[in-house]
Amino acid sequence: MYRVKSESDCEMMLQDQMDSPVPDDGSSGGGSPQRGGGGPPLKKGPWTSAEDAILVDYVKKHGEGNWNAVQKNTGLFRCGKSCRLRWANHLRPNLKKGAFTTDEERLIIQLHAKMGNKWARMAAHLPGRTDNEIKNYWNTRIKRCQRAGLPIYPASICNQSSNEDQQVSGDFNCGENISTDLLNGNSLYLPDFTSDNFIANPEALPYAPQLSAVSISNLLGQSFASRNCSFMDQVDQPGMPKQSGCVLPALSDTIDGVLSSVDQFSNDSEKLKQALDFDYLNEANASSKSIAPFGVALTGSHALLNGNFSASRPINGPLKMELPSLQDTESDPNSWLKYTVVPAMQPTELVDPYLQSPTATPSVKSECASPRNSGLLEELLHQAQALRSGKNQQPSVRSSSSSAGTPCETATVVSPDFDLRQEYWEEHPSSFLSEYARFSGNSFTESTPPISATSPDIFQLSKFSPAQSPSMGSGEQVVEPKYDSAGSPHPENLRPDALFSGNTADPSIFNNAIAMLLGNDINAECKPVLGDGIVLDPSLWNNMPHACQISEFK
DNA sequence: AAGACCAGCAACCGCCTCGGG
DNA sequence: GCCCGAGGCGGTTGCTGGTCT
Repeated sequence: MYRVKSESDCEMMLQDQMDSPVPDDGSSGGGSPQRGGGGPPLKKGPWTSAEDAILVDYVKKHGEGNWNAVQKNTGLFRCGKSCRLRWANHLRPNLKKGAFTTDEERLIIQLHAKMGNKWARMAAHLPGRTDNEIKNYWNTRIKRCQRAGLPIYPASICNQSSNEDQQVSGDFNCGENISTDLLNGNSLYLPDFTSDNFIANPEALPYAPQLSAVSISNLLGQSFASRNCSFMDQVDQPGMPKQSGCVLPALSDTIDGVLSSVDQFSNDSEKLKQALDFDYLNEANASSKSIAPFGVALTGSHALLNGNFSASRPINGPLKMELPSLQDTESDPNSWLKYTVVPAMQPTELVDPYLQSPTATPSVKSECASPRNSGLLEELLHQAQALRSGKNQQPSVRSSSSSAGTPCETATVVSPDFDLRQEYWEEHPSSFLSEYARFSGNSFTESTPPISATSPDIFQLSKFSPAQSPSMGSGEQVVEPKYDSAGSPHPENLRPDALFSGNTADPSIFNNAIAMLLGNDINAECKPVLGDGIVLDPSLWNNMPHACQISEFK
């Protein structure tokens, strides 16, 4: 903010301006100074009270409009645009000053959910408030939410928005309403990793619900800047295998996300077509923002609506996702990640120039890549979809982050008492943010204990014989795992399909293995999916040749 | 106490739309 | 139909004051 030091300074500046044919240009702000028809350069920078008085006087006499005439008629060395802005934002009567009230805040959130960054339209619904004010408020709010790891849109807002969209979709005549599908309240608390996962989860694309262009662009724009979350925040946790700690939760997360999406789309394939044809193409053609592929993918993640979509690192400039060196697959040929991003084209065969290209696919990887495109996951998802289409039961995606032991736990914004905070958050968004920032040290993540303390060592899986499997029948054959000369498990043993070696082909063994691999959460919550009747083809692991050759086990 | 950092906000810039000539 | 100017809009910049270290 340009603040004038004192009234006397103001007067002096104005006097200087009047006296001198070349007034002080304010020295602030860049760009080429506009000139008034060959006259002296126009002044920039803060307005003085004297200038304000001149402008107010002019408007009183001549009314608003014809702003370029202000300079001619008053001697103000300000361009018309500057005058208009000053009048609109500061001088016009009935302007409300001071902080936004709680009601206003809620209204802004609601309006933004409907309109996106249409500040002027939003201002029309907030008497006395200017678009600039709202914009500044929102931008500040975004930052605070991101720091606190909070959803940008409280669930109640989204639900309300959703309902209103259905009832009065033409209310604001913007045609940019967030998809109702995306506004399911219970989906709003997906932890960040869900969206992370979706970034690099082409398989999820077919189930992506429809999301309007504004929703994608605005929300992504906001959310990409989020520094909240990250798998990579944890990979350095002592005792955690670097890559593996990431991969498996992502797998479970992927399942969650897809199941959720399948719920929405299993009965409406036409909707899918519309979503892909309309949303992406519309966005890609009409906008240079080039985020549509993510947008389409992300629409499968309700976390998007929370503004909790986040890359694990801030993304600056064009949307660009780069792996930290830690996950540079070039440096670690055994990394599972190397095989997680086989550049299989997304269903729509759409490639965003910023985000991905067939030749630069690794740069698109989520930092918590899952073995997508490996075949196994694809199959798993496919089967999950089939199963889900027959059941209308949605697993709790929230709890996947609240159970102890999920390696991606710290990525979530959900904590056991989140519901309580949620109430307060919805009622007093600003107070909540400040209070939470104060108590939390700005981040849920930072207060979350290391995973290694609570998570079961899923990589001990290979040390289990099937007989040790809790659900293993007594008559089933025990397959002894292989160990190397040092007594370490042979990498081959780490493959779930190792459990199928020998004559045993009991699918339950494999399912249990998957459940173990996915951790407690998925084991408990996706039991209907993984536990009952799904037979995963173990040969699919062959598509991930080095999947289990994690360096820690060499 | 001083410097660093950050949040808030006013103002600027560039692009777009619209209307008049 | 084209050109041009005015106004509107959204994104960005950069200054100020408060807080933290």
